[in-house]
Amino acid sequence: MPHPPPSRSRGPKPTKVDPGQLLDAAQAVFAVDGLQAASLRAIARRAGCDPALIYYHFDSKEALFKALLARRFPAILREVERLANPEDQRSTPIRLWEVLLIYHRHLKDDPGIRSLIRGEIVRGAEGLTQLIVDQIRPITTCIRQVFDQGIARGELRPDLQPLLATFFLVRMQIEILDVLPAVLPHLVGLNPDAAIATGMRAWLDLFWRGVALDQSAPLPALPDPSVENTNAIKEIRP
Amino acid sequence: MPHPPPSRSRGPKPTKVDPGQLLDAAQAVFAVDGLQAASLRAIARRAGCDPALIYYHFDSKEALFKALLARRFPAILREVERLANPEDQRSTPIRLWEVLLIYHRHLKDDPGIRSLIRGEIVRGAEGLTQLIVDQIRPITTCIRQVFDQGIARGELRPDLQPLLATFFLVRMQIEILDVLPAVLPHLVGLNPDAAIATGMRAWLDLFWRGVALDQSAPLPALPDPSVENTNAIKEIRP
DNA sequence: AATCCTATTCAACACGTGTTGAATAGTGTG
DNA sequence: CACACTATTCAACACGTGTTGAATAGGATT
Repeated sequence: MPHPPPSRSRGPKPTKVDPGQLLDAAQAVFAVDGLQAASLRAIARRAGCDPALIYYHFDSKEALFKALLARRFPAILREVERLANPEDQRSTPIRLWEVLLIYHRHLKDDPGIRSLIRGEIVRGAEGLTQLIVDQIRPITTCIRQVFDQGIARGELRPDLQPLLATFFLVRMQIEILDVLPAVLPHLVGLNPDAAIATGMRAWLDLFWRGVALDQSAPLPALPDPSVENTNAIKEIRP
Repeated sequence: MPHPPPSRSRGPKPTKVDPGQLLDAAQAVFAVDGLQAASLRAIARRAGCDPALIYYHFDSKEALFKALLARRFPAILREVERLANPEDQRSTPIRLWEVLLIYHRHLKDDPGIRSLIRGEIVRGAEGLTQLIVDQIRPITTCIRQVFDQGIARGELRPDLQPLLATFFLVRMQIEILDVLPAVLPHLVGLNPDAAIATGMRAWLDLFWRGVALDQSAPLPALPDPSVENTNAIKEIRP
């Protein structure tokens, strides 16, 4: 159906939908539908403009998506870089918990980016994958350094494979963000946020026992993950 | 483009594409493209028939997919049920390894089903999700029993949460099947199969240290995952 | 006032999709 | 042979998609 007349089309405003707002709308729609299923018309509808306007600001749907990634990943990288500073003297479990918190903060409210990262990596759509790899690799490299430092400090098993350890830690965190809030509430009486918090704690507990050199050393007290809610998309379905 | 004439359309054969062959073709196409992106025309092309024939055997695309699930999951359940038999006296790590092997055998060559399980669960498409949950829950329940038995036998930490332990074990195995063969070959000199085998071993090693009561007990020798190749789809792209 | 430029919309194209109704080939049965 | 029945194809519909070219509104500049 074309625009119902109540909507005030043909806006009398001089300039009212900048690329930033388009990216916001795109992020919200990609988040729900994924890259392939999300339509430019849906994005435009959400931004309150015509689909053709997207082509004024971006070259294509793919370019729009790339711009989205380029806007999001550097913030994550910056935090992880600070964390990987070798002069950071906090204990390794605390730093690993910090990794989980960073992922939680930045990806919790954006299942679209999570599924896209994943889907495109698995499927191997050439251009996109290369871009994603370019954005992700520096991040995982930093995390890997935390493992290296933990081994050097004698807190982690020396036979640990930092590459795989990074993979296990991060991938399961994404799984926790993705699947636990959808599944756990059906099985036990938890709301989605509590499911994530419980899952994160249980996961680091198990992971830590797996990687620690001194396995009798218990996990220190961990701060609460559910407070900090930056980057949240307010409403998912409009 | 419509059928090029070289293809022998209008076959003189009496009955030559049964529902089973359609399911085979559907599985292969879903495996590459996923539920949403896979087209009935692609499935029909692979099966060597007209798209309309699909509607003679199945009510809709969704019904075709449901039939696919119904054909695949019971086989997994049967194996896992046998594994969860409380009279199985093998050690718990061996049985957990067996869980990984079962998933490896049945899901290794079918990224479509993995991504579908995952995607539909996360997205919450009502009908499909319910069906998937109905098929999956009995499987995870059996695995959970293995954990319960391990705790009762004093091989696992008594404070273990079997539900989350099951989630961690299985989800990471799916991640290993999905992501490692796509990523690891780029980082280290491994072929995809070796990446999976290495990842599985490293994962159980870490997981076992996390869940075991006696953490000094090492992992026993594990059989090789890469030999047994049932249910393999021979060629992915035709 | 005339011109230029940027932001925006409109209408359309070419295509791929799931789906359907009518038609047809081929076999088994009366 | 004629009939019924099953398996199969053909052609089409209605729709949603990414994309584009022409047109236009509105302010800034000359």
